[in-house]
Amino acid sequence: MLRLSKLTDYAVVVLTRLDDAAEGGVLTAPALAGATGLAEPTVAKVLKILAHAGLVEGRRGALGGYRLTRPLAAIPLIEVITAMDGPIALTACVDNSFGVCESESACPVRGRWDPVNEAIRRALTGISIADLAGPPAIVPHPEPVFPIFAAE
Amino acid sequence: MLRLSKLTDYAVVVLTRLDDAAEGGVLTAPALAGATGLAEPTVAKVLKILAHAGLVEGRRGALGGYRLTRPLAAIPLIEVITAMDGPIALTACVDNSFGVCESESACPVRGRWDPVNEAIRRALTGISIADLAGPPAIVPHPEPVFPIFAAE
DNA sequence: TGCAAACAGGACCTCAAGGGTCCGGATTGT
DNA sequence: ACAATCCGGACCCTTGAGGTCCTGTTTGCA
Repeated sequence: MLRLSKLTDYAVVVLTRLDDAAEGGVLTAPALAGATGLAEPTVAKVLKILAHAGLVEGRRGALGGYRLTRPLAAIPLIEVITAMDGPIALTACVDNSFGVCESESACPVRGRWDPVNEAIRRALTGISIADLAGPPAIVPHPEPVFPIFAAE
Repeated sequence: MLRLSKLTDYAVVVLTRLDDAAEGGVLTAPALAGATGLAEPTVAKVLKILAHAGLVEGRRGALGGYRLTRPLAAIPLIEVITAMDGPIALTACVDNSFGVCESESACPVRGRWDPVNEAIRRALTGISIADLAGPPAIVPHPEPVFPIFAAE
């Protein structure tokens, strides 16, 4: 269904909440769980992944918590998706680090998905988390408009 | 991983093969299976779905088979993806026909994914199957690849 | 007319990966 | 010393993709 994981969805929610309340300060995982309505262990998991990707910073100890390392506007959506779901790769054939494909000799689209991935990657790079959580304005389309063939 | 299903990948391969060999004629599912190297039941399944979507036409009987209803250049990639994987929807919250969301009141990105879906949809509409299978760039057999890293 | 080839439409089973939880360890302020 | 908090895993469990197979129905040919 060309969907991304729920964790990614949660990540956006958590990041947004983190931006709302943390003016230079920190928020604990339990506090974020309460603010978002998500389960505490799940929020903790999301935060750990985000911290590993460098999008948030964790501080341990009694007065610990998490804070954003950058403003939301400086975080492109693709970074969150990559952090949570791994790199964009529509098919298994796209990565170069693989050598086995039974249909390799007969496959006419070998390596052909790359431009597609690139197109999606580009579209996702132009959208920041701030755009998703932002003011009730229309999110702009930084993407060059393609000739529409058949909308659905 | 923001991936689409293997069936979609197979569909592109099958459509391409169908275009190669069928000059107004038809190809049987077993023949396509042989030409693509895929398993026969799988190819049959793909063809049935494509036929249901109107991308190919099946003819029954002794001299039956499948043929394209349109040239590959007239089939945008998104149509194949939609046929195989269902409509583009990054998260469950995007469709309007939804009523249950525990975090609804606290969710700051409610309905915010739509522009993202739209951006991807637009990027995918501009690419046709012919672009994927296209003749120009010869699909290279680049560097022999070794599974050094058990990719993630 | 009977048989074989091929599509049509399901039902069914298997299995990997996401989704979620929990635990022990390390760190830091009071 | 103690409590709060992050850190890094291990662990189970459900879901849905992936794949196979079976039973019609249609069509051409001997």
